[in-house]
Amino acid sequence: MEHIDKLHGTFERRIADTQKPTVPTAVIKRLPRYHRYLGDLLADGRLRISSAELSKIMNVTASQIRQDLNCFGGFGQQGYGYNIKYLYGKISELLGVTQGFTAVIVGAGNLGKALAATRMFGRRGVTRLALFDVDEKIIGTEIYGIPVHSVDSLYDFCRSEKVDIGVLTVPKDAAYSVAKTLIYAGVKGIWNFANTELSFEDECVTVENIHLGDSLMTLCYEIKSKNDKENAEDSDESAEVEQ
Amino acid sequence: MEHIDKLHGTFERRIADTQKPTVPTAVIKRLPRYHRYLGDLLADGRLRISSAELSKIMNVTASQIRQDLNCFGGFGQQGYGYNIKYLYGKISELLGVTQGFTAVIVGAGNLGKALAATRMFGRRGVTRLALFDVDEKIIGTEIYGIPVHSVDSLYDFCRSEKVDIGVLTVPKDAAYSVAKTLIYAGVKGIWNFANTELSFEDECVTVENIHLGDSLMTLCYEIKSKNDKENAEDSDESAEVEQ
DNA sequence: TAGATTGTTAATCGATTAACAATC
DNA sequence: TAGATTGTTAATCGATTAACAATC
Repeated sequence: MEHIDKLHGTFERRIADTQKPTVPTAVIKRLPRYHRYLGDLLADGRLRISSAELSKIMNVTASQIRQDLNCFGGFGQQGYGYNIKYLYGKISELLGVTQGFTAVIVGAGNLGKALAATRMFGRRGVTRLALFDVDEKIIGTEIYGIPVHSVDSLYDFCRSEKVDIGVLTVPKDAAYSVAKTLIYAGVKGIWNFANTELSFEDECVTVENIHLGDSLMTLCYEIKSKNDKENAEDSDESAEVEQ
Repeated sequence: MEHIDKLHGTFERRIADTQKPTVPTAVIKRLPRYHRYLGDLLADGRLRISSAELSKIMNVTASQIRQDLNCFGGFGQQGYGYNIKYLYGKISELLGVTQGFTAVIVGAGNLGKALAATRMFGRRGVTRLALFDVDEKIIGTEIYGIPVHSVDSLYDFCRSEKVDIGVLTVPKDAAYSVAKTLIYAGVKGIWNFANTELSFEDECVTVENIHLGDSLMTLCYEIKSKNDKENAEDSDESAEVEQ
């Protein structure tokens, strides 16, 4: 474990030295994927892994893995590879898993309920404190153990509970005003499932817009272009036959 | 409308000329977003738009819009801009909205139900034919007007109905075998919400993996790094005060 | 020590932006 | 015709990959 402490020292120094780490966005978006795979390896009881082996498992280049991880300092050790537990811990830290973030879900429709049911939050260190809705019939009840409050109490709740994240599963029309309320109440991040793109440039809030429809369309594009290609090949063949 | 027909002709020619259009993946992933914004403009009754105006609305560069759209041939007209209805129609075609794709949802849990309820599919020309589940209690019922069948009949159903898309909202462990069944039954695309990365390199199926957890983690990263930066600035200030 | 594997620099590739000639 | 705006080329920027010296 000696080398781990040395590495730890190296890491702390780098962060301090380079005022701005300026991690490429491409790298940031890959971090959760590393986190997932390393979590699986850890669960399998693996102790160490080389960038070469991880590259095979994850289907990326070893070069990219080393380049990516080095954005945050030296997590590995020459001749040894990466200590999985240590690396997993470091990436967890980077991703804020250890920060104990709190969240509220606004909108207890089908998607809100699905998000109340999933273990996705807990696994990532995020605690869901409450659901909020306008429906009197469910206000005061619990959904999968999470209390449902009136959306009227959203502002006060977020203020007093110092909520970090607001999950928006409200109808499109309500999205902007709910988002504003969340921001005024001090929420730091908005996970937006409403079918609209929210952006608050100068406000100190981060918005992550989810557009599942866009993903479905991309899939349709791929299917269609594959179909088109096959049809083109087929007509090529029949043309040959005719000649 | 004269120019539109001319443009149409140009488009057809280009596709024919350049055997392989090789559209950059970055462009493909932006197509659904163009489709959304153009749909909104069309709903607003707008007839034409310039790349400059669209760039302001969409918060991208006009250059990128022109470059992107030109991958598929000339959709615009010099001095005029783009005819919104025509452009929307062309992008709809590219995305397969006009293909009448069919889909089944496998797994009628919370997420499966949410996907049964949403209008996302219909808007994009995709018809959901059925839900499939293992739960005897719901087999034979309807969820939001979509019939629920036993997963045992999945293969036969997909074969006989020529299903294009399989939506996977099953537990992680079941994902691979269900996916295999779908592929053998001739499904062309898999929209995978199971928390695992499916890939079938040589099979003629396209997989779109959804990892909502990764998106949540990215949001957490942003919140954390913003927090860190603020704290760093605060300590800078206090340091100055101390001096 | 010898072998393994990282960290890091340099080369390549792809994607974005700027600029402007073509043209409606 | 003059003004507007595209289509397209060239320049820039960022991200990926290759290669290898550093070092465990």
